[in-house]
Amino acid sequence: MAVAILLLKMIEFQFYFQKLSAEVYIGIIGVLFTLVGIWAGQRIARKRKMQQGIQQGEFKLDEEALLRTGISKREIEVLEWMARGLSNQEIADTLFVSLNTVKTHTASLFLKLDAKRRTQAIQRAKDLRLIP
Amino acid sequence: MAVAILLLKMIEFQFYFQKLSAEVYIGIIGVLFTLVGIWAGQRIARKRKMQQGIQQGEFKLDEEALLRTGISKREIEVLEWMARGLSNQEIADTLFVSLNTVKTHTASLFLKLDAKRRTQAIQRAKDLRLIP
DNA sequence: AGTTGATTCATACTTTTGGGTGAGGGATTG
DNA sequence: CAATCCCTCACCCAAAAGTATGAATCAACT
Repeated sequence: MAVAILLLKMIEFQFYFQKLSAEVYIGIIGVLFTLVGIWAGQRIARKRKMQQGIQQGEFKLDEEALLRTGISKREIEVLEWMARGLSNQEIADTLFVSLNTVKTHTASLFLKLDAKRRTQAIQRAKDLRLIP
Repeated sequence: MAVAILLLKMIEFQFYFQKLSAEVYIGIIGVLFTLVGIWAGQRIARKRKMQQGIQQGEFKLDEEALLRTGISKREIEVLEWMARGLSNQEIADTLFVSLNTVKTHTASLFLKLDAKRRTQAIQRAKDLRLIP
């Protein structure tokens, strides 16, 4: 901006001493400031895009879908491990519960996600943005 | 742009008949064209982003990973249906082969993807960009 | 012509997963 | 305090998935 003003003064100088017409002078100013504006506009847009980019990269759980399906916290935990490829027994070990407990959770999940298999449940959950 | 020039003419009119100083006139022009520039710059940025967005959304198979793992075309097919949540029997029906054939393909996939379960295989395949 | 790899299928067996049901304890809420 | 929901666990049975091995066919490459 400072550079622009400086240039403006120089042009103004020429305006008085070299008798450039007012129209040319105005035109130069217009072009100059338009360019400055374009530059500023792109900077603003880029900054906005960066902020959006971070949000896109991160996963945000869809709370609305959670309530709609009625899936509990524990069930989401099981779902997450399931999606990572763990077996029921492995999930049971990581969550410190019995295999039967994990089975009940998965059965409940299949019901709430309208899935017949764990692979299907994972697919549905991703569509509903319950897991990344 | 046309509107801007029109405004300019109006201001020019006032310049001559209301004796505004040249500095104020120049300032108004500068601000006006800066705003026009910002508007144009953001439009350009938005258009660029849209084009990028389309490319991001599309899936591109990682050929290199395919060769590295040595997974065949048929196996990829099985993998894709598997990831969509189909059972082995359902995959067999859609590909018009027997259940046993699908089992051999899946077994081969687990070996090549270093997975113990289908859920794990799907996860690995997504990481390797073999499936979307 | 022989080798190799992909695809297909089979049989037999084990493990995992899923379905159904019941039930006890804990937290919350009307 | 009764009702409800969540979490926990158990048992049984059926279905699906996974493991191991062998084998036939076919296309491509040497």
